[in-house]
Amino acid sequence: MDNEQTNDSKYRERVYRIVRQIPVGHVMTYGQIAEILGEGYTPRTVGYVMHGADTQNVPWQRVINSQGACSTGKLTLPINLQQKMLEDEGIKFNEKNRCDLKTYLWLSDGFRADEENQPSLFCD
DNA sequence: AACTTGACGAGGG
DNA sequence: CCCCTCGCCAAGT
Repeated sequence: MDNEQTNDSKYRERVYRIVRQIPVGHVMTYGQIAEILGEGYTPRTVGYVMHGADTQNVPWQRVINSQGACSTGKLTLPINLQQKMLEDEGIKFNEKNRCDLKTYLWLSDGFRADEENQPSLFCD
């Protein structure tokens, strides 16, 4: 069997593994996820990975930018689909389409990014 | 192999 | 608070 596919997607899997831990009604930012994963990851690459996310198996809508807004820009998807989905989860957005990260940001106290590489960087 | 493109983010003005 | 610039790094051309 070709496990090359598995190997290639490992980079992305680390991101998805975290995203799947975000509870309904909460969000994480691209930068936050990049910081947790550490070397090799940046907010931009996390965004790139999320762009290719399997929308069926990953709660992609729960990853937003550091301003508390949806960065979906010009996707093939409707511009406000992400925000709408989050509103359905109970998240409130203001007139500038931004939500309060103080309220909704998930601090990921107990997540496991990778069993062999446990991050030591938590928000105390 | 070189250059461009992003679902980003911090910092300066 | 808004706008611009630059750094970041995987992927696509």
